[in-house]
Amino acid sequence: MASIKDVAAEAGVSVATVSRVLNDHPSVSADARTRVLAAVESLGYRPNAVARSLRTDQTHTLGLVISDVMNPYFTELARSVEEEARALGYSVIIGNADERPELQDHHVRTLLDRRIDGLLVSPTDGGSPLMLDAARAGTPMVFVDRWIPGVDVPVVRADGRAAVRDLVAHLYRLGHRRLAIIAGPAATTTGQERVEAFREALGAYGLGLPDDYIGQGDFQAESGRRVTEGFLDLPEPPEVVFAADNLMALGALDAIRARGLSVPCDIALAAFDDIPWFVHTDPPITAIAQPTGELGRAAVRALVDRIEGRPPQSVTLPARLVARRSCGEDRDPGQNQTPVQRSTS
Amino acid sequence: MASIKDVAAEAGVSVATVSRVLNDHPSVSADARTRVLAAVESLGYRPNAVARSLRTDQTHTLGLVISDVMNPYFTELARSVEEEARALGYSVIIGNADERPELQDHHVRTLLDRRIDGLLVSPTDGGSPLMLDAARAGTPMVFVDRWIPGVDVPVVRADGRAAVRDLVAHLYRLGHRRLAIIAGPAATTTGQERVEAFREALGAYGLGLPDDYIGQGDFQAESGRRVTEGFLDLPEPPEVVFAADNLMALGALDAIRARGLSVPCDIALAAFDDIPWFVHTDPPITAIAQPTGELGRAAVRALVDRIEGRPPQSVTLPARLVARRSCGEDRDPGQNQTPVQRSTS
DNA sequence: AAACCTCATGGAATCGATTACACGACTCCG
DNA sequence: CGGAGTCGTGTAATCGATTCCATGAGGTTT
Repeated sequence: MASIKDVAAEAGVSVATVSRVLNDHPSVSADARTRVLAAVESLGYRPNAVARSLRTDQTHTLGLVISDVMNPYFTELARSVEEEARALGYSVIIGNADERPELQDHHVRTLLDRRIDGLLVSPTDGGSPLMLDAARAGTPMVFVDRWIPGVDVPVVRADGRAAVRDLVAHLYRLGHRRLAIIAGPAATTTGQERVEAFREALGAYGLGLPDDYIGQGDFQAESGRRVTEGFLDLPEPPEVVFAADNLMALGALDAIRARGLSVPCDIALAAFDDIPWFVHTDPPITAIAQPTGELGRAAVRALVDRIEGRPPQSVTLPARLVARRSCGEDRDPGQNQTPVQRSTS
Repeated sequence: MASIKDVAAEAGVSVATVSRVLNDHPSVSADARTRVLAAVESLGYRPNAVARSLRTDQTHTLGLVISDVMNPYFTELARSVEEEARALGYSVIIGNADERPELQDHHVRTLLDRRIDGLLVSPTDGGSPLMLDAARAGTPMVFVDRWIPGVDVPVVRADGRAAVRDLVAHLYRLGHRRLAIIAGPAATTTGQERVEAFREALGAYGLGLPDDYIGQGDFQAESGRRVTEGFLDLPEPPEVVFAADNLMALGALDAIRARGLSVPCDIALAAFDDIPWFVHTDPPITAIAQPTGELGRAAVRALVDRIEGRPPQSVTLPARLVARRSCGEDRDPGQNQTPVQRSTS
């Protein structure tokens, strides 16, 4: 592969001049510029990003460490992150932590070794020393979706409290009184918050959230199935199961189906995180939709602000309820019953 | 950030010795080794991968250029690729081409600029000069899922012919005679092959595939919707719609639902590419399942073989039919009716 | 005891870029 | 006409690693 020296030789100038042309530095003669560009063309020269990075100490690369790529929510997040980053001149390296702290650490470590310019993280757990050290050491970092309390890192996330209140109101209106939740890992902020918001919303209607009705999941389908089976085995099973993410809702649906029960007649189901498939499940599933694309873009903007020396800002966007049929028919005309089809293109 | 010089100074040795310890070169005294490791520890030193790559001309990174990350099939492929690569000591940079040739080119270009060790591509189109040049110039490359004919690059893919024959047999047995297909882009091998296999299988039953029954899609949900609407507007609409990928099937389901028609009573639906959600749609969708994880792993192995100087091998694995209810009830007991739930974890 | 290995180590070149600095050729202006 | 400024260019240092080569210490063989 041709290097800058080859180009310099071919054009009959020094490497410095070639470099100047390539980085369009002002003081280069038109003549030299033409000859260099011709040489670049004829040799098919492309600058070596590795060498450039070593010298400039910039890789123009962002790291994105995500909890679980197979979760459509995160897939969409990753997509929007890559898009915005590309628009701003950055590439993205995605690391899939698969909800495993040690994998998360592995990715953070390799990304730092590669000297990425900044890190976007959706932490799987309370935060490894590695990550906290990196943040303290000055690595530009932004938390997205989930975050770690007590660390001075901007957070870009959705606030689901209002939407959860809307959901509980919706369920209450439909006559449901015994509501259960499949929670996410307590080590994640989203895991905690969704339970908290749910409990709070129930409280407003004088309803409690007994321990039996809080199942511990891990944001994976299998845990949704397991927890739901536990609910169904209870002497007094809940009338509604609210899954704290879409994969656990899928698992719950499996478990309910396996018992020969039907949604929403026998039991109602709702989920946090809306995805295109929820429109087509049997029945369509009521969900709380996050502005996923906007979150990804805002996170990148915050990170790039930080990298380029501008003050980064935390961002919190509202989530909203999308009512479908999985909780029963809603006769209140004010409620949004039209399935909201989000683009998958 | 500490460099190898700092470590050398701290340990009281030369940088050469530090490098030897880090790459466990045999001739280093136990004493020096201890001192170096202590210095590494105390400084929190991590080797700069950028500098290392510049010197060794190896990045231990693979590029994966994928047609569409939002398609669950490719998401799963990406995941298995990353897993296998990690096991072999490589990182993966994913580029999402979004079925757009110019984006694909963008990613190939940046990946080559970054001097990745090898490239895994699922080409969006017939192949840009850029990619073909890179292959000819000796960049280790492997095609996965889709490929470009006439290029000397190993191909790892699934062969759906037998499964398509099984599907047509299944449909024929259920009494369907007017079968239509939503094809993928003609520029992709999978787009062409699936139509060909379908036509061939129909031929075996004395059925034809009229032009009216071939809709041109682009592997995106929206095109599935559009094409299906066209089918439904025909004077004699088909009895079955076979979508060449899962997203177009989703679009087809939308279109059918929008007309107030029901699957499978009014029209049957089948898809290429099985995904976990197909078990839960209304009705569950009959699909042709690819051994996605195995494909990803095989592709990485082939690429790494090529990179490390071993002869790479093309791999073709069989796909298989997973019959569900979207084509009607099958009374043949030999047919697999159990929904196959693939793990989403 | 001389010759010869082996081993641990350091010095310095190298990878391919960027960029500070020096320098010569011009132009401009008093 | 001469000093100052501008412009285009080249030389060489630099980034952080790896690795070839030289060197000297110590041990073995004859």
